[in-house]
Amino acid sequence: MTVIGPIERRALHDELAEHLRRAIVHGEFEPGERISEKALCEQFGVSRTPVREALKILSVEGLVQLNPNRGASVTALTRQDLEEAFPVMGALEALAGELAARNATDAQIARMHTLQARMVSMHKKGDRRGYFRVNEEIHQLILTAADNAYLIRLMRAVSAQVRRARYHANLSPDRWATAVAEHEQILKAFANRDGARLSRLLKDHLANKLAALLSAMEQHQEQ
Amino acid sequence: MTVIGPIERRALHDELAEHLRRAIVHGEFEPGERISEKALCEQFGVSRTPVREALKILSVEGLVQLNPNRGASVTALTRQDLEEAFPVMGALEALAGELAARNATDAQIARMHTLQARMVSMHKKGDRRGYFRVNEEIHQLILTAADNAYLIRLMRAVSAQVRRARYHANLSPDRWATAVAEHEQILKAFANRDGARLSRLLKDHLANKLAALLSAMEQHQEQ
DNA sequence: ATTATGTATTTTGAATACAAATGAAACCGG
DNA sequence: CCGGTTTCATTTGTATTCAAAATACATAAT
Repeated sequence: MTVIGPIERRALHDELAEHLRRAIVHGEFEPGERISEKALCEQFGVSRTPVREALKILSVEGLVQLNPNRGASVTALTRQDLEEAFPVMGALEALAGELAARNATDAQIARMHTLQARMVSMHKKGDRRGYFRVNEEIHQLILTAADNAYLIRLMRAVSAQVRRARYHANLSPDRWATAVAEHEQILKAFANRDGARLSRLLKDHLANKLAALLSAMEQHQEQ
Repeated sequence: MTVIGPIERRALHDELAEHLRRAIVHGEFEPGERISEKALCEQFGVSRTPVREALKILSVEGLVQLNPNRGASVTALTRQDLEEAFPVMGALEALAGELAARNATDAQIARMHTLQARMVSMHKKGDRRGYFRVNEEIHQLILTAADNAYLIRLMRAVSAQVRRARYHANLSPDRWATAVAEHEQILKAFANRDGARLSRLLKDHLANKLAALLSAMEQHQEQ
């Protein structure tokens, strides 16, 4: 049972931002789609002020684009955007790995073993959604283990873009198997606290993910 | 005479955010200082709506902290904050260097030579402010040469934190000389398009800067 | 028929107004 | 004097209103 704490009263604009963020990441808005303030107001049943504030937040995070006097639109996910975002994410994950190898607790390493096992089982079952969830948990764990609040804050915005891309392109069975294998290596480096190797693996993992995504997008376009 | 182009009309909240950002980076607000919306309104002669939107922006960028129902305050600059932010900046600069070495145009390399010469002259003259300006131009040039819009966008927020720290702690003559020497190496690696080396140099350069800053802060505290 | 121009409608931008929460001072019983 | 409660002023949060800009539409001219 959890200890009693102060009940949290979040600001409206904050909740709105979260809802929208989630919706965009989950592909409930098409990339490039216009966002009407009025529509959001009606959908959420609030006035325009908090909606506008939420849009400003998402704009800084890079999920929406604000055109003066012309409203907001969901940022596009062009090939170039991905090619630019992934190396950045890769550099940050590499740093996270380096720090995590240094700072992780034994409990965190143990948890990583658990997650890896669950990931393999999800792959065996062919449960894509479950796999994604575990995958995110693993990357989250590495970030937590890195124990750098600033890095965590920054990565949240960046990873939103990356997760968004994943929702828009299904990974091939081939790539899926490779990814699981890569994660096996990542786990080992993490358990051995081999920062340099973990760092390299994470960077490469992300680079491979980008390549897979791009080819998936390519195919999707040709349909 | 310049060609006629579209006259740019920026949004009010955007200009406000820029003013505030600059003010915070330049130390015109004490870290931790409360920011009253009303005060800003009066100072800028605008209503609260755009001010609030600007504060939301700066909050995402990490320059101000928003406490629900309790207003905004300039984020503190604790030792821990710096120790967390600098490695992140280091990783991003390293990436920028890697990309810049690959993508820089000859013109950009030429410009780097010019800037380096100017930096040395500023150092000789003992012009701190001028040195800072050139220094920022150099790092900006590397970023531009990297030619990654996503990285540029992200670094703007991060570098604001770092620049802010510099305004709060004067660097020692010793460190200054070392920094200029480091930049000499950076220039060489850049000119030779040696990405791996440039990457390492930039990361180390930032790590050294952090160390210098921390010791400067230490001394300042003891005064 | 097509382009240009003027008008209406819609949408965004900013200011004001109102409601809720916070913090501090006054008050009161012990 | 002290702890607690109760105003009350101040500040933030949200809604509403007013103004400006952009889009859509209709009309007119070539």
